[in-house]
Amino acid sequence: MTATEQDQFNSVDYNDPMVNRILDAGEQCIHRFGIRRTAMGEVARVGKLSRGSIYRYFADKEALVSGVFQRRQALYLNRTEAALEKLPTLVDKLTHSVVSGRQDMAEGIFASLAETEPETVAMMFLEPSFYQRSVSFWPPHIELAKREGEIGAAIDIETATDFIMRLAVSLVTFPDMGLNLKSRKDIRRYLQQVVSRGLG
Amino acid sequence: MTATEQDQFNSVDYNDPMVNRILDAGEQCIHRFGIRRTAMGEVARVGKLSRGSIYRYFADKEALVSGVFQRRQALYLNRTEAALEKLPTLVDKLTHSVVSGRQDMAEGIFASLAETEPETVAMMFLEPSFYQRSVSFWPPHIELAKREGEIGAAIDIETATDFIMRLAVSLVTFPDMGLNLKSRKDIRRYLQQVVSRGLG
DNA sequence: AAATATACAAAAAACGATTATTGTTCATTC
DNA sequence: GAATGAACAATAATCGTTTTTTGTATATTT
Repeated sequence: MTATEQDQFNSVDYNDPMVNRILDAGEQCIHRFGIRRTAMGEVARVGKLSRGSIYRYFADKEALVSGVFQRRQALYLNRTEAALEKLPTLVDKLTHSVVSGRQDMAEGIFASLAETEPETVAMMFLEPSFYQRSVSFWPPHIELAKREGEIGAAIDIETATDFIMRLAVSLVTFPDMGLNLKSRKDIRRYLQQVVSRGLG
Repeated sequence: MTATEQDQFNSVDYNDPMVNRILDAGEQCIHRFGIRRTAMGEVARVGKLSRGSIYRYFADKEALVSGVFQRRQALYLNRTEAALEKLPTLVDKLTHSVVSGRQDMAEGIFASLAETEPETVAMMFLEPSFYQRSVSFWPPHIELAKREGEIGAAIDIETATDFIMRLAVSLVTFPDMGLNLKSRKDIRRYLQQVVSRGLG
């Protein structure tokens, strides 16, 4: 078995128009009916392609579903990455991630799924792999903040990444944990404090 | 309606032996069969009391179930409170909370429920009220740390409480967020860093 | 070479009938 | 006065059956 064959279902090629047609149709169906009530035949009908083609690109329904969400996440990370480049500080970047993360949860496929299958959304949120995919996202920004002197030179990248991700995940998943951080301004002030000085 | 009648199902009296017999039986059933497969009749049988008595103390099955978990949480908070008194610093206290929180999740009613009804556990974890009950737990410890000079005098209690709780919840719920904080020593070092200095 | 269409057994969902559980009431017992 | 036990309609779970969907294979089309 070659490396390409081995990876055929693991890494999805977002340049392949067929892949995107399938994912588009899949996302549309999940958005409208939820995961449980989405049949592969319906995805095929919506995407105007054959059921067989779907199985050529995705091992099974679970792979398709996870493909839909992974593409969403990749899209979020790409959009965020682009936006972060224009922001001066790590705190600004983190603030932006939290605000746009909340937006995504409130309006897209997550919001509709949360209504029809809240348990599924809850399971996804607690799935470690859901966050692990973002672990490689932050280090470059942290290194930059380190060079610029925004954060301490002694901090190791792994610790900083872990901390930043915990803050982001926590603030997106639990908007109110005693404090009610609603506005971008409030979120930024809070993050400025805890990131740069902790409680010290 | 008097205040007592009004509160009869809201606040549970843990001194009432009947209440505890019901909660004991309920917890035992949930532990063995899960929530869905636990019938009120079975709880009555296990607790050696009548079904009617249960409904005298708990409005419905949902109230009983939430009563079981609230008692567990109260127990956890009481045990933790006692343990924290002996610990010198806020960081030590937080470390202890995380370690014992993880233990509770790994062995008690949560662990068994996670096997039979993972979606239910996931939903509970994401339920804001699950954490809101602990909001009043931390402020005294934070005020003390402030007086002792462990944390800054300028920090307001609400911000510090929010931050401490986010760290605790995050570290219990997601053991590994890039960094794999396993031992008490590792957890303590991590918390020492982020609580006292953030990334500065 | 990739997409389609069809066929197929195995697995899962939908359905309707049956049984169990819930939540309430009230007379009886402790 | 509180706990019990029995009765009850309404609701929810279970069960066996039917129907749909899944995942695979293969011949056919683009």
